[in-house]
Amino acid sequence: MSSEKIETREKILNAALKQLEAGHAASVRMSDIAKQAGISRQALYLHFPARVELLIATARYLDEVKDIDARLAKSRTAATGVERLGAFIEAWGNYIPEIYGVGQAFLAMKDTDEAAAVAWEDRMQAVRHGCNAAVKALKADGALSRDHSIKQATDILWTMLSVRNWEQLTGACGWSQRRYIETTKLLAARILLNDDICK
Amino acid sequence: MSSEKIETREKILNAALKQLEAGHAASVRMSDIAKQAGISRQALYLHFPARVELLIATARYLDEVKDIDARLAKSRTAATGVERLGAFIEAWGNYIPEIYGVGQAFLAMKDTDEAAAVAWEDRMQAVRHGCNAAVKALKADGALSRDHSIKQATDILWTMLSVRNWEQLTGACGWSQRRYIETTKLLAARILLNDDICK
DNA sequence: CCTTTCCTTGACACGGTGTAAAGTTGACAT
DNA sequence: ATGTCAACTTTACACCGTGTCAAGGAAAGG
Repeated sequence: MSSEKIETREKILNAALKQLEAGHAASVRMSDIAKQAGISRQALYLHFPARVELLIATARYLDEVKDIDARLAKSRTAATGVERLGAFIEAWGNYIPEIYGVGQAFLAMKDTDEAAAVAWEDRMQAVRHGCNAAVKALKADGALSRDHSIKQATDILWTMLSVRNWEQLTGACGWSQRRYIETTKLLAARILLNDDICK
Repeated sequence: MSSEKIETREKILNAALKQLEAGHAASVRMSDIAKQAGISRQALYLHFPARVELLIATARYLDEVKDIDARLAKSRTAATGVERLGAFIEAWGNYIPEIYGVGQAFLAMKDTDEAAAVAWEDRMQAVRHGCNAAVKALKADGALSRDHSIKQATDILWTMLSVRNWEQLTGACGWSQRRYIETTKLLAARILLNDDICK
């Protein structure tokens, strides 16, 4: 039956995960994954039409295994806004190293492969929405005093969460390059020059 | 004489710049650059031993053309620390989009190519030193009140400057992955929870 | 005119992705 | 036990990118 097929599929996904975690993620080859899974390279193409599809499936598989959704849910159900924010930062902070390898691979392909670019943008959407939700929760507690502080705090949280690893995972953030740079410069100046970020 | 050779070399470097700026930087091919320069693909190898060396040379050429050093010097010679900080942020903020394409290419190669990894790390060193210098200048003006605020401000400035574009340019930041994540989480929490970042 | 330098064309090795064809293995039904 | 079907194997190959090699052409300078 198809149960064996599914078993092999999971064997492949686990092999891909192990190879991606082993480092040099962007350069993991189909033959590496096949060897890790103990099957022939051609068999990979019986389960996935192309390398990029295998990687996308691997990312989804990782989400399931690590139960990212459940962890993020905590950041929506905690009692106070401050607790919710803490849970949110914790969840994403732990997510980042787990998904790092897969993200590296997407990043390397996004210029040349449409599917990789789409997968990347999907994840970007998720973190943007997560950021907005966390800041709204904080606002509900009165921890931020004014509306335009909410906007600034969103920008800061977004910036913080999109540095290095997460950014390498997801890449283009939906903003234009110019807008991102201007915002970043403005925030750095405001924080260091003691502007009204702090209520 | 060798003047023609130098001319051709610059023709190649300008062609590489144009192709890198045109987008999809990581996937720019040798044949693309050759076509842009109006010469044969093989001729590129008469001037540069390999693709990665051509890209490294292109990055250096860009530094010269845009006179990055001079712009950064302003951030060291301005009258007050606050002015120096502003000049510093301005210089780096403008540098980022200029060097973006080349950085994308380095990022794509850093896993598989030793030379690309080294070039990347070199630029990382430069921005780290720049950050430290800017914050020292700010401290000299008394704009930051306590020593451990200096440390925090360094972290923030560093974080701000290393988001998205610059980070894609330079990648691994010398810190361990774990350290970077912990710092980022801590900073996000402190800023949003109104800790003592503001003096 | 001959030499040297720079560049050209054409061919090819190598390594990666993805495809195609034919053979093997094992489970399961009759 | 035999036939059948599905999953997987092996071998081969097309395609594309980097990098190398060999032979030849064009122009400058003695």
